[in-house]
Formats: sequence, structure tokens, C-alpha cells
Amino acid sequence: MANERPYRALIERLKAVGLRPTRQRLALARLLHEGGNRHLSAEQLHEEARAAKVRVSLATVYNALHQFTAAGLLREIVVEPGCSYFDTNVEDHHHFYYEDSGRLEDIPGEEVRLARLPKPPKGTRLSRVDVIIRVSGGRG
Amino acid sequence: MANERPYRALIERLKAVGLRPTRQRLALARLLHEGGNRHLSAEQLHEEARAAKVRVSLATVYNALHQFTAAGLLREIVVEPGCSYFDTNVEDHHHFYYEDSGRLEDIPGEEVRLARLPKPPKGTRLSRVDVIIRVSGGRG
DNA sequence: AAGTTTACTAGAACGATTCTAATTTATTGA
DNA sequence: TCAATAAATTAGAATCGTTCTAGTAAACTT
Repeated sequence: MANERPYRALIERLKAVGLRPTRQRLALARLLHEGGNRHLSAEQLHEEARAAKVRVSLATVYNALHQFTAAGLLREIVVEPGCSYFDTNVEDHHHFYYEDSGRLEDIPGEEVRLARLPKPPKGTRLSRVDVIIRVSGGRG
Repeated sequence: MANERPYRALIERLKAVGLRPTRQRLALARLLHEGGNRHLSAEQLHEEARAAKVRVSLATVYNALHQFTAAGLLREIVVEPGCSYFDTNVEDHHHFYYEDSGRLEDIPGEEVRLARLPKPPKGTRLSRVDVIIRVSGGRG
């Protein structure tokens, strides 16, 4: 229910990864990528959609998040039982995790450096290295 | 239903952290710490208990795992949505995660070294650093 | 526009985990 | 040793995030 134009680039991006640019996927992609790097759960994104008057079911939110992740447009991060976050930043980077609030935050640039890494065990290849720095509430 | 003696040390260990040394907790602690370092889910431990003819409910397994974790006897690791593992190794160390099988494996000794770490953000203190090296199935 | 394929939806189903209220067990101290 | 008290265990219900189902709607192809 609005302008079609600004979506041109997004439409191409979705087509490029083999996903039909539907109203729901466009709206969700737009929500995800507005406002810088974010770490959202499915429920949070669903709520944002509702707030933005985009009608979309929770099942579709889950579908879209997984499809975007498979396409390399998002990255899934699990730090706590019972809740996945999706990171709009797919560059190589790591995270702070605030244990008290459950919030994730990107660690800027080169502030983490791994000096030594073991070789992947025989018969496997490296898929990804996750570094999570858990911090908690100070004097709190 | 067996010898009481070998539990002496365990009993003291539990008492030291303020947990009553009940039949169930002793049996679970014993299962956890026999056979070297392990990464078990609640369901897996429950199944092991059943196999070892220890009668204990799943709720108690969850309670014990969380209490042991709070007491520093175990460490909880989350790598996938919908399943926590508990690591019997509470030393400072990191993990391989086999994406295909869902298995976790300790990375021995000093094979991971962090050359640079950012300071915890203002008002927080470092709680822990987790490094997870995700590997997947080689030639498939 | 018709036909084909793919996506969306509400609601049911699911699996891991937590809660509840009743029972059992461990501890304390006469 | 035995009651009294406090804590732990239990089965089963409840909850939570997530996935599935099968029916409807939208997007692409011609």
C-alpha cells in the first residue's frame, strides 16, 4: 500500500538469490535493513512489522528470516536457549553479549584478533568462527 | 542401590556449594564426571540415568544441571536453537562444533589464542569469552 | 487472461524447558 | 531415635519459541 519505486534495488537483490519479491519479503527486508546493523528475533521483527502496519504472519517472518539467512543476506546467532537472533551485518565480525539484558552488539572492526587457530579436524572444513564476549552488569 | 563409600568426595563437593547430597544429585554428578570431558543435553543425561538404572525425573535432571552450572561445576553452551549442552570441563577452553552432526568437542590446550580483545563497555565486566569454531562435513 | 508455480496464512502440532502442587527425603535438635 | 522442619523430587500440566499443514492467494509465464 504505497510507492513501488524505492524497492527497485531490493527487488533485484531478492531475484538475484532466487526469491520472489513479494510484498511481505520486501517489507521485511526493508525493516531489517533500516537503521543500521541490528540483531532481531523473529518475534521482534514480527512486532516491528505490526507496528509499521505491514500485515504478515509469524510463519512468514520465520520463513523469510531463514531464506534470507540461507541466501547470505542475514546471519543467525544463538547465544541463549530458546531464542535465535538474526544479524543484518554479514561481514566478518564478532559480538558482545549483555547477559543481563539479553542484548547483542557488534564489536567494531579489528578489535578482536585471533592469533592462533587450530586446523579443522580431518575430513571437515572451516565454516565460521564465532567469538562471543559475554559481559554483565557492572555495579548493577 | 549400591556402595556408599565412593561418594564421600562428591558429597563434600555438593555440600561445599550448598546443595544437599541427594541420591539423584549424586548419581547424576557421577554420570557426568565419569568418562572424561563431555557435552551432554538434559535429555541425554536423563537417558544415561535410565540406562544406568538410576530413577530420576527429567525435571530433576534440569534442576540439577542448572544448580551445578550455577555452582560452577558445569558450563552451559548454546550453539543451536532449541538445545543446551552442559560441558563437564569448566577450565578455560573453546570448542569445535560439527554442524552436520550437532556434536561439540573441546579444543585442546592453547590451540586458540586471542591476540586482541576489546575492553568491556563502560559499566560492565567481562564474564566469559566463547570461541566456537564451526566446521562441516568435508567431502560430504 | 489462463495456467502453473510459489508464497502466504491461521491454526494445529511440536520439542525443549519450566512450572505446579503433592509426596518424599534429608536435616535438625530434642 | 524420633518428631519437626526445610528442601528436593515427581508426574503431569503449562509454556515458549519454532515448524508444519493444508487451504487460499499472489506472482510469474505464455
